[in-house]
Amino acid sequence: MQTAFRNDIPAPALAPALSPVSPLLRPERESPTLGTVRTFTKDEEIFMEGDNAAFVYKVVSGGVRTCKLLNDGRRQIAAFHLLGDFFGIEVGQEHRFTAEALGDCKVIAYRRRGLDVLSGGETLSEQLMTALMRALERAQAHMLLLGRKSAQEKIAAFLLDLAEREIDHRHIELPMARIDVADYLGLTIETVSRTLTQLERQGVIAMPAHRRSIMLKDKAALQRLDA
Amino acid sequence: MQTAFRNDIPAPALAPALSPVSPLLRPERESPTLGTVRTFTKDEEIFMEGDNAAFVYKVVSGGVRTCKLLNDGRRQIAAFHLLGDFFGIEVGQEHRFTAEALGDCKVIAYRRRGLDVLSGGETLSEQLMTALMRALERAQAHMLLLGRKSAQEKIAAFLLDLAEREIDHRHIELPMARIDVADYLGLTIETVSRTLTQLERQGVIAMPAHRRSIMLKDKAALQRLDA
DNA sequence: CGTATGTTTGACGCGAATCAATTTTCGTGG
DNA sequence: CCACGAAAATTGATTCGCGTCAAACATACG
Repeated sequence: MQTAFRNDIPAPALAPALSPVSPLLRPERESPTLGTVRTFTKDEEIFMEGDNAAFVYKVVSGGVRTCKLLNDGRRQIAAFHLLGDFFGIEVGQEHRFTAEALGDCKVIAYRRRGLDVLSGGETLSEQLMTALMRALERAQAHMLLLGRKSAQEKIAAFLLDLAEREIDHRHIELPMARIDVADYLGLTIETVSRTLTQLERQGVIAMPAHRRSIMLKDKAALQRLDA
Repeated sequence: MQTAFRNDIPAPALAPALSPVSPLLRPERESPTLGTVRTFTKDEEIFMEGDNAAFVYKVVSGGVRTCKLLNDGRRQIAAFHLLGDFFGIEVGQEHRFTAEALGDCKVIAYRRRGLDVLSGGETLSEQLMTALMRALERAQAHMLLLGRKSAQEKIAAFLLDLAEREIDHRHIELPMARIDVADYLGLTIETVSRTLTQLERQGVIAMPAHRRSIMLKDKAALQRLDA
């Protein structure tokens, strides 16, 4: 299905000096060429999760995989990038996933600039660009959840994520029904319900009678579950 | 985890008339206000997959779910959007997923302009914006695959997707190993291998001895499998 | 109240994972 | 070119997590 960042357009033309380039991602100006070609061999790492995201990449030959890992080694590949595809675009300072060569391959690395402009953009289009990248980060994290996590791990991650958005980080008011939780986590309502009562019996969470709010009694336990 | 398009920034300030707004997504200029508030009740549809993507939305109160459906009703929610989150950003003319209210809620609708500028942008930043949105679309489709499809359906979708990228749309040269396919589709190598030989026995595909290339003998059968 | 809707609980079955073994492919050096 | 060992892919037997089916229970609402 997905080989993201698909893009058949040839290497970008040099923008006229005063063209309205978005401040978010600007080509290197000092360099007469817009990017540097780099070569990799099979399974070689192009960048790792946590690396400084100084470059944006485009595949020239061969293929690349971008993936996320759980601490026990389970892996979810978010996308394959083939000829012409971009990868490594980030909202923040660092890469949120690892990129490795599928086989021998060549990529162009474009230097990024003005990254910090991203936080707190004021125009609608800047906000949208930021929202878009955040959404993509979240989508990648969610793919890891959907593809590689157990029911317990999914629920734990979900609760921790929701709690982050509450004023009191230990108390959740669920704004959605069980069926929505199930369809979000790739489970059934029965499994969602069973897993919640299981966590309740273990004393990790507590739920009042109407079951629409959840108290996180043992956040550390949830974090342990969230592989 | 994921409640995509997270954005705590207040409503965007009106950009100065000549600020370098990206041509991709531009606020309505004719209107003195930047958006229109709309109210929805529980399960009410905000927009549907296929609708014209004339607006971009932001949650003001309550919550929204964006989801994709398979023809038999299986559903995958890509994200929940709560206070301050944007949703409905699209690369093309139409929405790629459905948005519905989780409960009573209010959203601001920002009118979009200059959408067609998207195709064939020439500067690097325009290409990146396009790549970013394409990647998000693909990530959403992949979430549906990971969360709701069977092994056969996953493999079928994967083969059809790869075939699209080949010169001959009926012949695939796999650039990656089985383990990569497995980690992309949320399966094990054993299941990938078994499913491929199963499809081969059914006469849907054919593989030579070295098993690195695949001929699609019955594309229609694959499309039927790809729910 | 009574009906509809949402949630929980239980019994059972199936699809995919796990465990294990074999076969094939491929890289390396004789 | 062939022999060897390592890595990749396939195949089989078995297990198990989660889905399915079904029913009871709770909550919301007219």
